[in-house]
Amino acid sequence: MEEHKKRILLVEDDPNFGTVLKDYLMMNDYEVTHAKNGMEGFEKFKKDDFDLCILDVMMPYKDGFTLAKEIREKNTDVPIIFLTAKTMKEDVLKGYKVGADDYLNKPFDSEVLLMKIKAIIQRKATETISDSKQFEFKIGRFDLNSKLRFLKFDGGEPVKLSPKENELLRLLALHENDLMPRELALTKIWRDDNYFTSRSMDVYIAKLRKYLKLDEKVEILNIHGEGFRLVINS
Amino acid sequence: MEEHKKRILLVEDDPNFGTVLKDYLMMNDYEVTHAKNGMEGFEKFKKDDFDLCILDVMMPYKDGFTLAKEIREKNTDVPIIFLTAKTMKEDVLKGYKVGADDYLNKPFDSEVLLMKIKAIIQRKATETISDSKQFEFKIGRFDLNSKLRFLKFDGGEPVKLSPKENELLRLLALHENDLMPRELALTKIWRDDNYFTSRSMDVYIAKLRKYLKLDEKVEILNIHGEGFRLVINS
DNA sequence: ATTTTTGTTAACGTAAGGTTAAAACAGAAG
DNA sequence: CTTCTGTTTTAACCTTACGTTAACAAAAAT
Repeated sequence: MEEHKKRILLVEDDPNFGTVLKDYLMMNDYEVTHAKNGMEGFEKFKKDDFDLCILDVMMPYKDGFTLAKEIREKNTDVPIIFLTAKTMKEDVLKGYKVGADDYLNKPFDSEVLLMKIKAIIQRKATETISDSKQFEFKIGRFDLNSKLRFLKFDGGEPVKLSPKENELLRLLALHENDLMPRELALTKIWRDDNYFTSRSMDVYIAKLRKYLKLDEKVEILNIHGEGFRLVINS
Repeated sequence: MEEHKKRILLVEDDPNFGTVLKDYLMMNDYEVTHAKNGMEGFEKFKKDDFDLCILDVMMPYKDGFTLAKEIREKNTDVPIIFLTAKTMKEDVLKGYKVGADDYLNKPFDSEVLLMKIKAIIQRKATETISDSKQFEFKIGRFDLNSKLRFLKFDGGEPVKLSPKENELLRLLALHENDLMPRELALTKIWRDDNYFTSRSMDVYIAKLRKYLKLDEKVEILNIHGEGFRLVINS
């Protein structure tokens, strides 16, 4: 059972603090990429796969939140920890909205940081097994390519899907014949769960049903109050 | 629109602080059960299903960690948040070891607590429940799929069940051939035990009997004043 | 015999979902 | 900066699903 060292992207503009933190993490058996600002952070993020991102909030040019949003567009799963100055409650709240997994007040206790990292990475590890990177699906007579965002019927002309259509259909396909809970789609795709996002999702379900009508064996069933179910009848 | 309000078990011995916190959480649309000490907390935990536990660390008789361990023995999944009196690093680390999802230092900002609760509950919702065994029952010639909420007769067309129908039949099935006490269904499903919920339950028993009529070997018997019994005759 | 509990059906009110269209938004192009 | 285009959200209206309650009948207990 070979394991690779966990990779951490550290984005921190203070060179002293950044270096110290990097060294400390490396001493604790993590592989650390240190970026000095948001721009550089995003570049490095795109180039590599990380198990965790640690972002300073206060940075010139591109702050931690903006960076987090960009990262989230590329990858909805990677855990993010924010580093904020002690008193900034606003930061904390904003961070959670962007989908942070945790935050830490500076200055913080390094042992606590380690524990958090361990806890978060372990948490993700257990989740990730179920929805492993899968981007191509056979749905009855359809082919969904979730990476290129298109849907083909009987190998014919591909139809382009919008980002939301695509994500939603992908989630449904991942749970084929099984319940795909409303909540799951709302938190994973819309990152918020309220009346309007929920209605928005219903609109997308209608759109998907329209696409899928071509194959009468494929349907999206509703389970009242729970979610939806993509079934392929034989 | 939510099927049920999220349920929080709050274990906090300081009556003032506990009550204030409970009220605040209730104002924010959570259902809160407040226990005044570890012992009581564990009793209440066993009686009910909670989406989250908030445990004070410093409590007489049974501290938060001990309680957490007991809770973990019963349930490995339920998220736990600790409240620690000061910035006790020891507590924090110990908390993570027991499987805490987060911790908060008292006094803390209530808005931050709310965000954490939301984030943690959402995170848990993400983890897919794939214990199919617990949700599938064979009842005579019927198959009950309690997760997808349908009932099939002889492998034919599935009939959809409403949430209450489903939960009630599931409870009966769990006690197959045995007494399923009225009170149990009322507290577990209706979460209230009064004249009206009790009549409502009777209505659902009637509905279930109608479904189950297809197999004359299956019946729901009443035990006067006690409850019901799902029997499968051979 | 009378009260209490249960069986059953129907009606009602509310909430959730289906669908379409228009408004709002965002990014690209002019 | 404005216009165009594709995308997403909001609004509106309608249908279906669900749960409670009421009413009355039947059974069981007292």
